[in-house]
Formats: sequence, structure tokens, C-alpha cells
Amino acid sequence: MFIKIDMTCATPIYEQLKQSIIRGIATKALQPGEELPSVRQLASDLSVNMHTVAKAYASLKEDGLISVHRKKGAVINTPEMHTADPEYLSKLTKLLEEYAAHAICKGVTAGEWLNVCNNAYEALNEKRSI
Amino acid sequence: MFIKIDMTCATPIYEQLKQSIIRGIATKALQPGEELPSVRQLASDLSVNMHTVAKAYASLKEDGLISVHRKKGAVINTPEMHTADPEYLSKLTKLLEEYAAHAICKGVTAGEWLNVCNNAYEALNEKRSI
Amino acid sequence: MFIKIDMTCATPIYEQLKQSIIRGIATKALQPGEELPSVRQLASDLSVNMHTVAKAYASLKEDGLISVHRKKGAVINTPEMHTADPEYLSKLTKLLEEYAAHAICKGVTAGEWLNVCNNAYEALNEKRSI
Amino acid sequence: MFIKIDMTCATPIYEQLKQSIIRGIATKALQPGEELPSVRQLASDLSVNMHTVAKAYASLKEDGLISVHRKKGAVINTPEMHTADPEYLSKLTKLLEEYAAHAICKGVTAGEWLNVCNNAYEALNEKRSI
DNA sequence: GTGGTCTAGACCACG
DNA sequence: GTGGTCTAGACCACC
Repeated sequence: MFIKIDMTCATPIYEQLKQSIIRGIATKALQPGEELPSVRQLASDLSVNMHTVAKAYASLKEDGLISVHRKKGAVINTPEMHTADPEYLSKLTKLLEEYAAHAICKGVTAGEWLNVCNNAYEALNEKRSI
Repeated sequence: MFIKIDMTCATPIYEQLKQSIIRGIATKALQPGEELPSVRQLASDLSVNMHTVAKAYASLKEDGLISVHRKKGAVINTPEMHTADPEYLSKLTKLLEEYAAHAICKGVTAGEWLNVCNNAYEALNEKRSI
Repeated sequence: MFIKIDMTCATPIYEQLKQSIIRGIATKALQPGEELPSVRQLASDLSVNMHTVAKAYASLKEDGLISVHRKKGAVINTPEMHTADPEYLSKLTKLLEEYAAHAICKGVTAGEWLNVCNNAYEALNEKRSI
Repeated sequence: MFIKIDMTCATPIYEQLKQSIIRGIATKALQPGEELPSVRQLASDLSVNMHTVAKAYASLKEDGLISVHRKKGAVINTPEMHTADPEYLSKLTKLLEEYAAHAICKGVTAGEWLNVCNNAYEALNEKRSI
């Protein structure tokens, strides 16, 4: 796992960490069932505090992306393909509206917008198929 | 101006304010050339600190969405002034990748993803045509 | 607010604190809209660490019982009477099954059980009506 | 024995185990006088540590739900041995108050509360009559 | 060994 | 002054 943390970045370390792991899962670099390093281990690897890592893991657990297995530590969950959770999709739509609004202001057309969205999704999927 | 601020929301007030204005521009509720209220005016209307409004305006200016004139105050830029430059689109793609990655983890398919993206864009366009 | 923390108790301090506040809301000792003390304030009052209080507040926020208002700090939410959230009720049922099972093992009859449940609810409601 | 342990669950294994057995007794799947598997046996069946099983048994014994004989091992106590003593009921009331308080905060009415409590009890009784 | 909890002291963004 | 984040070092429950 290649997790890189930018200490100078404004976004909190634990969120960068969370995002890195999410990216890893999305690109299948992290397979379902795979174990994540222990909080202590990862903390020392990244020269970051234990609690910071713990917070990232807790957030991922809350999102249902990982589970904390006794003794095995944190493991990647298998996504529930069956349920395209409408609640989640609606929340996602709202979040995307922010970017969409900004894009419209910048003169981005509907076609360009969908193209960008598609690129974002496929950029991850490509790595996935490798 | 129909700006509503949620004081209990986690996102900073100045960002909510900025986002409200962006949404206003995107839906054409705010027309190019139109003047925004003065910092003092808007601050008192929303009962927030002057600095908060000023920060929002500064951020909008930095994004090239408004211009600040000495006399007229803040005015909405004309859409012709912002070109859908590839640099912006590539930055946007990176931002969207975060959401795309999370969506993939949650089992959202490419079709669902594009559908959500389209909905987000059209939700703003619909209001626009009213 | 009379919050008492038992440092010798096995249950974490932040949970005791959370429970105390929940009790306060249930008995109307804490009215909707009322402000809770700041984390620093409460922490010093209870001679407990700031973070411990913050954790309790965060948990209450997640449960939708309080909101963190900018500048006003944490304020009690007004319960949404309209929605008897079925999801919540089903989760609650599962939790209660644990106690019910134990009670059955101890020879508690259905009548006694319902009586105990009613007492627990009314014990809070009585204080409420004062 | 139909005991399922969730290694990813936050509640300790020994408590899950204890709760499973309690549920078994409550639903009469485990009859009074019946012998529980030996600590070694159950531990190997569930692939958990011996100490974990022993801890669960010890806790059940402390609650007066089983007895541990030298030769026969752990056996389920007969219901006649546990009387619905007022002390137990009062302790139970206090525990239930926690849930009741939370429910009140969430806007659950007295009727809904009693309904939920009744459902929890009957859910076990139904399985019992099968 | 693991994660969970608590403490203490620090910095920063926000308002 | 407020909460949010990060650090460092400690103890404990569970396994």
C-alpha cells in the first residue's frame, strides 16, 4: 500500500489517510477480506500518531467500508452490490451539486461535465482492471 | 437574496455563503453584471460577522466568479469571461475522484454514477429555466 | 445540571456523561434549544479531560440529540415527534431482546416484564412533569 | 448448538457467547438440567480461546443461570431456582431506564415503547413454543 | 499483541 | 473563546 500523507496540506491527516484507503479499495489494490496494518504499525510507518490512524479507521468503519476484526485487526469489507442504496445516492447527488454549480459558473457544459465525471470514475476503474 | 445559513452545520459559514452565491449564479438567479450586496449589508442581513462575508467574497473573486470594483462593489462576472479551460477540468476531475472512489466502494455502478452526476447538473439547470 | 461521574465505574466516562445528558433531555431538565456548557467548561467542572467531554458531545450529535451551533456551542435538538422511525424502533427491539432473554431466564413473567418496562419509562416521565 | 460469534462485532466474544446461551435458555432450546459442552469442546467448536468460554460460563454462573458440577460440567439451572425477586426487577428497571431515556429523546411515545418491549419479549416466546 | 479509553498540552480555523 | 485536530505517553480489556 502506497499511502502518502502531505503534512502541509490543509485537509486533516486522518482524512487524507481515509481517502487513500478508499482509493485503494476502489482500485482493488486492497481486496475485500484483506487486512489493514494495525494502527500502531501504520502510525509508525507514516510517522504519525496512533490516534490519528485510529480516527481514520473509525471513520471507515462508520462508512461500512471496513470492519474491525478481533485479533485480525481492520479488514476490508465486501461491498454489497445488491443494494444501490437510494439514500446514499441522494446524499451523493447533493454533494455533487456543489461541484456542478461551480462548474456551471465556470462555463462547463453538460457534456463536458458528464465527461469529467466519467473520467473520474474510469480513472479508478482502469487501475482496477490491471 | 434567498441565502440561508445553517449555524449548526459543520461547514464554515463563509463557505456556505460562497456556495449559496455560486448556486445563485448557476441557476441564473444572479445575473452576470448584477451587483452583490455590500459586505456590511449582507453581514447585517444574515447577522454574521463582516469578516465572514468578506472572506466569502474574496474566495469567489479568487475563483474568478466575481469582480470587485471600487465603486460598484462586488459584481457577477459574465460567463464569457470564464472559459472551460482544461486546467480547471483536470482539477475538477481530481476532486470528483474522491467521491467516485467512495461510490465504487459502496458498490455504485458506472451507470448509477453517471446518472447521479447528471441529476446533480440538471437539478441546477431546471431551476435555471424557470 | 447535576452530572455525576463515577470514576470507579467500568463504563467509560464519556458514556456516563452522554447518558447523563440523555437523562436530562428525557426528563426535560434540559429543554430543546438550551445550550450545554462548552467542552472546556464542563471538562473543568467535572475535572475531566476536554477530549472526553468532546467525545460525549460528538456521540450525542451523531445520535441527532444535539447540534453544535457555531458560537453558541452545543444545543439540545427538538425531537421530531412526527417520525416514529421504524428503523430505530427495530434496533431498539433487538437491544431489548437481550434484557428480555435474561429476564425470562430469571423467571420473569410477561406481565412483570411489561410492568418493569413501564416503570422505567414513567420514572423519567414523572420527573418530566414536575 | 447454534451459536454464532461475530468477530467483527464490538461486544466482546465472551459476552456474545453468554448472550447466545441466555437466548437458548429463554427460548427453551436449552432445557433445565441439560449439560453445556465442556469449555474445551466449545472453544474448539467456535475456534476461540478456552479462557473466553470459561469467562462466559463464569459470568452465567454468577448470574445464577447455570451451575458448575465437578463431574457433569456446566448444567442449566431449573427455572424454579430463580425467583423473580424484587431486587432483580429493580436492577432491571434501572438498566431499562437508559434505553427508555434515549427513546424519549428520539420522540418515542409511551405506547410505542411498551409495544417495542412487548415485541422483544414475545419474539423469544414465539420461538419457545415451536 | 490488538484496539479502546483517558490524560495533558499544543496549534489552528472559525467567528 | 469555540470546537477540531494532532501529539505523546499511559492504562486497560480482550484474546
